[in-house]
Amino acid sequence: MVSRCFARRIMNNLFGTMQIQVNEKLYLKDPNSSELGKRIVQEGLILIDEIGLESLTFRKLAKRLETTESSIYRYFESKFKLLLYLTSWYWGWLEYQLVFATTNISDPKKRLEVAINVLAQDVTSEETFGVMNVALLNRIVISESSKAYLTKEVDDANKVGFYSGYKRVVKRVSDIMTEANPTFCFSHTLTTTIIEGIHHQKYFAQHLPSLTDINKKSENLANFYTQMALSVLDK
Amino acid sequence: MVSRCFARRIMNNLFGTMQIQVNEKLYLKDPNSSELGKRIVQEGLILIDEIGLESLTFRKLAKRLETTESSIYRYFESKFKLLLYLTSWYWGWLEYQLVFATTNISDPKKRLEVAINVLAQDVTSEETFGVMNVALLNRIVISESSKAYLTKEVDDANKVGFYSGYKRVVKRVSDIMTEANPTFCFSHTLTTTIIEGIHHQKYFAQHLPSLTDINKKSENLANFYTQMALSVLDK
DNA sequence: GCACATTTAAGAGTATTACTACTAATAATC
DNA sequence: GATTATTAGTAGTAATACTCTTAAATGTGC
Repeated sequence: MVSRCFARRIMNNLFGTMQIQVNEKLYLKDPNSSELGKRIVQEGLILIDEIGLESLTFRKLAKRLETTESSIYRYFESKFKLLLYLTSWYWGWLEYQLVFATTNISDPKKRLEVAINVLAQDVTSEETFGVMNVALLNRIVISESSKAYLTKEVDDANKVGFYSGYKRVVKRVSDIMTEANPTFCFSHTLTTTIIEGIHHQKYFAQHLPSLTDINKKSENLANFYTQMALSVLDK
Repeated sequence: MVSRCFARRIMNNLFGTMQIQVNEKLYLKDPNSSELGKRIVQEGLILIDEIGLESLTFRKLAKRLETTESSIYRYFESKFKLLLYLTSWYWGWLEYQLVFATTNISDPKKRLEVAINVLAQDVTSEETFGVMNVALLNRIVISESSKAYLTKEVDDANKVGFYSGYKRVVKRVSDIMTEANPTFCFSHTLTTTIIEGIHHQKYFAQHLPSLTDINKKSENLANFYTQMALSVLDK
């Protein structure tokens, strides 16, 4: 536990000097380049968490920021792009978490277990990373991120690379699986099944408990999917 | 193959005299009670498939039906309720498919395999059931159904039973798993992981192929999830 | 066959939302 | 200190979500 806290501190220091990169086409003006931009992202996160993406309007966000709609439109073309910005940032952040957590573990099966633990981790405690409240962001990713690709614009968005962050995370986990069992040829399917599964189970635990066996604390979640992955890879 | 076609014919005849029931609170006026109501559902399906739920408006639907917005509002309170109506109907239909396909199979593992095949089936060929174009409906369920519960209204909707159709399907599959292995205590989690997984993999195969190992014909899909379920249950 | 009640759909509106063009204020550079 | 960019605010328009009222059609009893 001590070593983990130590690692976290080192990471935070490291992170203090670096930034998560997101696709530049996601914004009209870099939200990190101004005070207002940062507040748009910060408060946007809070407002989406409070009222949901459907009810979010730039007018409401503007009111909260004591600015105007048009000022927000200078940064983001639409609330859809804002969502894509937030989720892309999340996948970038998660990739770092994955890399740090899995380096120096030689056994691929152990590495897979650690990776799934990172995917299923509860980002509690008002953990922040720059302007990003990661705990809030994690909640939004669970309930809203699939709307980022379940849209008629998916093919255009894919072409310009809006999903590359998610793809990189999937590739990393998928590569660990292939290392654990080189003959296994469903590593991408298994990885996305686990990632989306984790999101769904956490959501169901909160809102539709009869659809899951996981409790609100999601205690067995990582365990279940680790066991699942290992059994499938063993076959 | 002959016997399967025969079974399908018997089912269709049976279905001809019966109706899929959906929660009455989902509509203001039963769409089955009038010509316009039926056309709203029928063309609503087509329009959602064409332009997506986000772009659907009752005005556009009204234009297509050569009627007015307010007439549509007499049947459905909102497009969200229309989506819930459509998805509820789908789960009702799927439950029948499940029941017919799995009766008279004594081995629970075999029954589970058949059930997963039903869940993963490709509803092609302009298969219709009353006014419902099931092939279209299946496509919409894949890309839009999760929006029916990924909403801030989820708890209210759940209280009045809007998700009971989905829950019944999950319970049926889950019960088969428990029969196959009575000590297994993650049957709901495994079932929803498979159902949502099937939807995601089919969607990814069409739009984000690097996130899946399934091809556009989804040939190995049922196989993969059957193997997965059996390995997890065997542990 | 006609009065009356009910059902059905259309018309006409309001409030909100998404988005844009233009203008004023501020900061940066020469 | 003048000029030029940058930034944010004002004031719109068009589309959307939703409601209230009215007209037409249908059905029912006598």
